[in-house]
Amino acid sequence: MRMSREEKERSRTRIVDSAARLVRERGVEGTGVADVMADAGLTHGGFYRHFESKDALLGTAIDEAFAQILSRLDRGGDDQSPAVAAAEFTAHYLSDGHVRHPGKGCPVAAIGADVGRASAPLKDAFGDGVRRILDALAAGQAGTPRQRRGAAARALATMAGAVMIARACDKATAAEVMGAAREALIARPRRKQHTTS
Amino acid sequence: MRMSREEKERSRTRIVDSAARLVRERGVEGTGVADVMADAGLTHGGFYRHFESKDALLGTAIDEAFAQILSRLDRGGDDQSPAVAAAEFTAHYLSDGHVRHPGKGCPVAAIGADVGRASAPLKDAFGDGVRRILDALAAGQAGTPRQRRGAAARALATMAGAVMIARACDKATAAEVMGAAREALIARPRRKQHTTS
DNA sequence: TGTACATCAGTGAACGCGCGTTCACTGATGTAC
DNA sequence: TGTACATCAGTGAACGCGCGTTCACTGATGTAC
Repeated sequence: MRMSREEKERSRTRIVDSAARLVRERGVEGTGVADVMADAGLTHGGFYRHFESKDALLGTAIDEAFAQILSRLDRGGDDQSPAVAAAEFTAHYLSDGHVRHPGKGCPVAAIGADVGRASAPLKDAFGDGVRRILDALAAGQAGTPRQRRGAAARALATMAGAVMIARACDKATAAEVMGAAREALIARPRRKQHTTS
Repeated sequence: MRMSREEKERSRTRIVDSAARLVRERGVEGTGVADVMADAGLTHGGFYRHFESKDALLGTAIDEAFAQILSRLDRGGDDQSPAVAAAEFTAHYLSDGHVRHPGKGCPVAAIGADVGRASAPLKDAFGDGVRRILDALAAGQAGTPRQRRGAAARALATMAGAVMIARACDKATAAEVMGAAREALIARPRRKQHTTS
């Protein structure tokens, strides 16, 4: 039953992808090794050929989850300006789809509270991801470097808090909080015809 | 070994207080029935004389946790204006002490992500608490009712997100995010002598 | 008010169950010659 | 290039362990008369 090196690499990729989704859907403690392996189409016994422990897997899964959402922001390098990339990232972050599908969304909103109580390696992976988001978001802000960093940090805190609250509350409260976050962070498109009173 | 009715009531209070602290420190899944009972000075076997299930306890614990932090905001009714109460609440929320002591702090930052994946009763208790915070915070804002609600929702999202991120990251990133939230939400005290350039 | 009995708060052992991890095994892959 | 052997990815059973929950029991409290 030994698989080739490429096939092992593909297995590992599937395991990490499954873990990156499941940890955002079910949390750090709610994600089991057997669940991840089954989701990847494997049995749990082979897990330790790929990772030293559940914690090591989750660290890699957090890296992967941040990489997934950062791919939206880092596209700004070539064909988009950083400001447009940041605006599109913000609009997507505050969309109802993001609230409804944590498994494809931002780890900060999905597992931020979990990581606050987790092991040091998970916090390190999480902190790295947060810093990368702040860097990319800051590049899309206006003002001095200090103002950009501040605006980016404020935006991430507001977005992650709003999405987290929206997922934990009834629909009406969720809509209220998401709407307030959108008003604060999304520049309203100008109306075609507008007469100042 | 039967206890009097008053003593049972005291036991229940201790159980709820322990649960309200532990759930904020360890999360929904990390808080065990036996842990809570031991923390309350009891053995785990007697738990079901007080609550039907772990979930029922956690619902009550969430209510209690919100009541604890709302006592800071509701004091505004008699001797404080709502605006002062909201400002003091905000300053405390964004303090380093709050980041360091989740067990005495806001459930939104501590277990918001957990509740997003929890049972309907826990979401109901959480949603009630969020709504009560928004009501009290809105009373301290300026503007039309709609503007007040918006400012309150934006403030809660930013505060909860910032504290959650600060707990999950390294000190430098934590300080950056907390500082940005303070700048956004805390009116700076005027300097004694200030000459406009 | 006193007495006899029912109730029940709390104890500590036990129950299934699911979890992270280990292990013997299989057989295809990789490698040394 | 071909062959013999070592390696090891994946399987499925098993391991401790901790969890939520149940249970028989104790003895003080509550209650009916």
